[in-house]
Amino acid sequence: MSAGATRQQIVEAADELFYRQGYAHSSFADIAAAVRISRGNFYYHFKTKDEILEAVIALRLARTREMLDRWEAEGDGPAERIRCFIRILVANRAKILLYGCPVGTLSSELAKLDHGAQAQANGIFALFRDWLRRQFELLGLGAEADRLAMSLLARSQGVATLANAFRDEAFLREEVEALCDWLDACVRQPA
Amino acid sequence: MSAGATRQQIVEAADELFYRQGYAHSSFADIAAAVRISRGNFYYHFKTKDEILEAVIALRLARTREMLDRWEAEGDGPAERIRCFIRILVANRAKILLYGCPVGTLSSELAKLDHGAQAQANGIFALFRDWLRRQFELLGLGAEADRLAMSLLARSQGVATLANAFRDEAFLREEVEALCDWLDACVRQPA
DNA sequence: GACCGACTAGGACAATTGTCCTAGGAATGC
DNA sequence: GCATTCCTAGGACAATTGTCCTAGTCGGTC
Repeated sequence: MSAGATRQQIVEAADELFYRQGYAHSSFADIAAAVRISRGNFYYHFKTKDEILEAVIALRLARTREMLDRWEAEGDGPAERIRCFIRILVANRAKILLYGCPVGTLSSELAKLDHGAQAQANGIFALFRDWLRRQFELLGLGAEADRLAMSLLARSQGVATLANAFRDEAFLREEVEALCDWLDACVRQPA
Repeated sequence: MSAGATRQQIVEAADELFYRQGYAHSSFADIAAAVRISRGNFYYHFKTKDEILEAVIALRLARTREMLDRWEAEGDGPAERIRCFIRILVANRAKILLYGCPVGTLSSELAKLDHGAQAQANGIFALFRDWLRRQFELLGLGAEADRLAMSLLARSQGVATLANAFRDEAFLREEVEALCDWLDACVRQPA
């Protein structure tokens, strides 16, 4: 198998494991078993565990960017695009109920580990924040755009955390509805 | 030293470490060093690491209950009591910026570890939820009380997560203001 | 067919983990 | 002043961790 393919398999397996089990709790052995590769063979592709984390974060950054670009290219207006963001919660509800939000939980974990990759991981949050801010600006809410973006991010995070804790899909759906209503209210009466 | 005192020292040190570093990343050695006790001596007080976790959760449950009872005994109305809850974010801002919300981060971590103590840890969330629901009921919002309680919990969680990720105290304060405004709106116009 | 690079397997390594044992000191009851 | 129970120290234990080395296989190039 080509090195690139194996490397990508490792990163994708690590991505999934870091999400499901957390970074600290996912060992080289776990990832190796998932990719069906000898543990020692890792060292050829990644010299340290931190390198794998960096690759996973880079993958998530790229995928997030791609998703946001796709939404922006689809021709809908900014309000509909923001609704796309809100609906991530519903689209990924099964995993969120089990493992929470991948962005928020990684960020929390790295903060506790005081890990050097915190800034990179928070880059995913920053990506969403900037994208949402731009959408709110397009809605003519320039002065409040960043505040609204952060509020929306925070509420999404909270919904994921609580839905995960209580394993409550109905709550998740209700809050998504409430967020859509909130968005409509924002559009109708620019504060 | 009496066994009770040592035990309590262990639990309190573990409480702090679990908050700052996470459960999985806090070793017996870490806690032992914090209490200045030999590692082996632990086994006399706690047979397993899970037992320490249970004791820590029990401590947090007791302290939370005590806090909620205190607020209820202080003679203010339910709206002011809910504001007390919202202001936890400001009161604990320094630690929240560094380590996030102790309740939410523990819950997320245990969910990822698929740990048996998940239910107990989520009991802290349940405590807040039931208490908030009662306050909203007292405000005459009976039909919506539980939904409002969950929404408020979720928004607090989100604020803690984002404030932690971006180390942004100003954001935390703004959102607390916004939550207080939201509460006022709830009281004024019962949905 | 010889050669060289990319790639892999398997295991060695020290360090750390949670767990557990044993021996001794401190405190209390008689 | 003795005995019993409570508490503690220090280390042994196997298992697991991240890291690293070495010997090899495989595919392609002269």
